Parts: sequence; C-alpha cells; structure tokens
Amino acid sequence: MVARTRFDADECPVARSVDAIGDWWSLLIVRDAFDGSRRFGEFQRSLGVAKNILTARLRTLVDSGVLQSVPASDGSAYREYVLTPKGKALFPVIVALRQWGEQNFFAPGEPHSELVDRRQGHRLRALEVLSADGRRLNPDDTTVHKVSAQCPEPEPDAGTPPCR
Amino acid sequence: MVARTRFDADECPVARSVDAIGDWWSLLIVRDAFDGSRRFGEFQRSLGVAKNILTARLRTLVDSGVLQSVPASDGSAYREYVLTPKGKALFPVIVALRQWGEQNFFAPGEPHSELVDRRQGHRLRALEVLSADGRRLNPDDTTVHKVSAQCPEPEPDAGTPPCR
DNA sequence: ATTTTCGGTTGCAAGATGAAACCAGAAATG
DNA sequence: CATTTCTGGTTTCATCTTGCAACCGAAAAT
Repeated sequence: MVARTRFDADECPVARSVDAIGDWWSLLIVRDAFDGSRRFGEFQRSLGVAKNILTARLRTLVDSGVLQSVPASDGSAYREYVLTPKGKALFPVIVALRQWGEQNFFAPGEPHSELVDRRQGHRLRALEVLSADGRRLNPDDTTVHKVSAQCPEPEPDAGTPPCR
Repeated sequence: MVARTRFDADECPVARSVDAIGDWWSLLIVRDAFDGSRRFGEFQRSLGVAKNILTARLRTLVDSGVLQSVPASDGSAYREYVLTPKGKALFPVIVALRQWGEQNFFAPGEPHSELVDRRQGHRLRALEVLSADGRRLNPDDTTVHKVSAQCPEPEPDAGTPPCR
C-alpha cells in the first residue's frame, strides 16, 4: 500500500483540516466559492483546472461537508455548489492565506486582487491571534496541550469520576 | 508538458500562498516548527513522512523563505530548520486551520491537541475577520477588488498620471 | 431540428509520493 | 583510537495522482 498518507485520524486539528482541504485545488475552489462561483463551469474557467480533477475535488468537498450540491438558482436543470456553514467557517483560513500572500509574494505596487469591506470599500484589518482576555499573542506566547478524553458537560449526579 | 500547475504568478494572493505551502506536508512541517521542532529527525518522527519527501519539502520551504537552515543550537555539526519572519507570519494561518479543525472534525470530548496561551493556559480566542474600523465581517460582507498597478506613494510633482 | 453549452467520464503519458535499501559523516562508546 | 550508533540524507522502484485531450449524453439555445 503506497496510497497517500491520511491525517483524518490525527489528534491534531491542523492535521485533520489539512486532510480535508490541504491540496492544491480545494482551497482555491473554496476561495472561488467565497467569491461567488457556484457552477462547475465557473470554477473550471476561473481556475483552469482539468475537468476530471475538478470533478474529483468537488466530490470530496461535498463528501466532507464543505460544499453542498443544490439545484441551480436560475431555474435550469443543472446543479450548483455552495458553501455549507462548515465551508463558510473557512473564511478566516482564506483571509489568513490572503494576507500572508499579500505581504510576502507581491512587490510594492504589483497588481493583485484584494478583499475589501463591502460597505466601505476598505481593506480588512490584519488578523490577530488573541488570548482569551484579548492580549495579542505571538507564536512564542503559546504552547500545545494534549487534551485527552475530556468531559464536555459535567453531570452533577453522574457516577463517573470527573476528568483530571 | 504535464507538470504540476503553478500559481506563483497568479494575481490572487491566496493562490500564491497555496503555491508556496498548499501541499499535504508543508503546512504540517510549519506547524511542527511552531511547536518547537527544528531537526530533520524531529520532523521525520513527528510526521511519519518518508525521508525523501521531507528532504524535498524542507528544501522548497527554505527556497521560498519560510524556513531557514542554521547551525544546530546545541553545538553539534548538524543543521536545524527554523522559521523565518515570513514563516512566523503564517501563525494566523495555522491557528485558523486549527480552530476550523477543532470545531468541525472532533466529536465532543474527543481527545485532541490544543493551542493555549502560555501565560494563563487558556484556549485562544476564535479568530475574527474585522473591517478597518473593527466591525466583525462575514463572508458576504466582503468583495474582491482588483488592484491594478497601484501607485504606492503618489509623488506630487510627478508627470505620470495618477492611478484610477 | 440542429447546434451549442454544460457537466461530466475515459484513457493515457508523465510527475509526485511512499517504502525500503543504502551511504557518508558525526557522535557516542569502549 | 577503533568500533558502533545516530543523523541526515540519496537512490531506486512500484504505485498513485495529476494534467491533457478526446469523447459523450442531457439540457439549452437557435
């Protein structure tokens, strides 16, 4: 067996996310979906991706609950692919990638697409990683804990011993 | 020519970011780097990736300026891979992926690793996409503008006509 | 009725991936 | 100092994935 390594059972949430959307096309499909693309042909033309690849990616995105296949909004017999709530929750991921790209891969003044606040037309504020009490955190200010078999809602009268 | 499609000349910053780190392993290598991994063997054991693949990924990450190869910190003759400022700027991306994974791929109470504030041990605040003036933005509140050949610093007396 | 568009599927060539074997230099051990 | 072990790779090969182009049926347009 030499199949692609999967991370969908990894204990790290980053790994599971990467497993779901961490290939070359999926994130760009999601980006286009945020940008208003809905139809197979729209994605295909926008991305320049081969149709068989697009077919496969759309299928996995639907299977993993990021996209949903719905009847076309214009009354035609075709179907459209729209973001589910789970897919829309990827917004910060896309914005983070966009801001990183803007800051690191473009020469000053080089043309690029930009995400702006629809109401005021201004660029967005840079994402900030914050602590629970609102302090801005750098990578060094954080650590990874292992949370093992947690009790989500402690039941007062339950006979089971409390976690930790 | 059937080589892998590249996005490094795309006008969309998301595409360029994906081109740099959008494969299965690169993001996980970066995650481990945030988590303190530095040595080849550390990454290899932590990720379970084949060594040839790891070699290739580390090389491209170094080439793209995300990682830097430095002499080992313990005085040995080996080298270590550490995040550059550009690599550290991926922190919001990793955090966004982590939060998305936590919220969408784990059953309540299922064990997982968690990123916490080192000072207080609390979980981080969920990332928020904000407008310039601090309003929280949903995907629908934003649009993509094309910024074409912008003038970064308008020179008052320049003969060139102003942008737009 | 015919043509065009849409949304795919199929087949093939080439590139990327994964596993395992191999290897040189550094470090540890005796 | 000699030997062994560890580290950080490279090489090889089988398999999987990707990209391209050809093809195709149903829907839409003409």
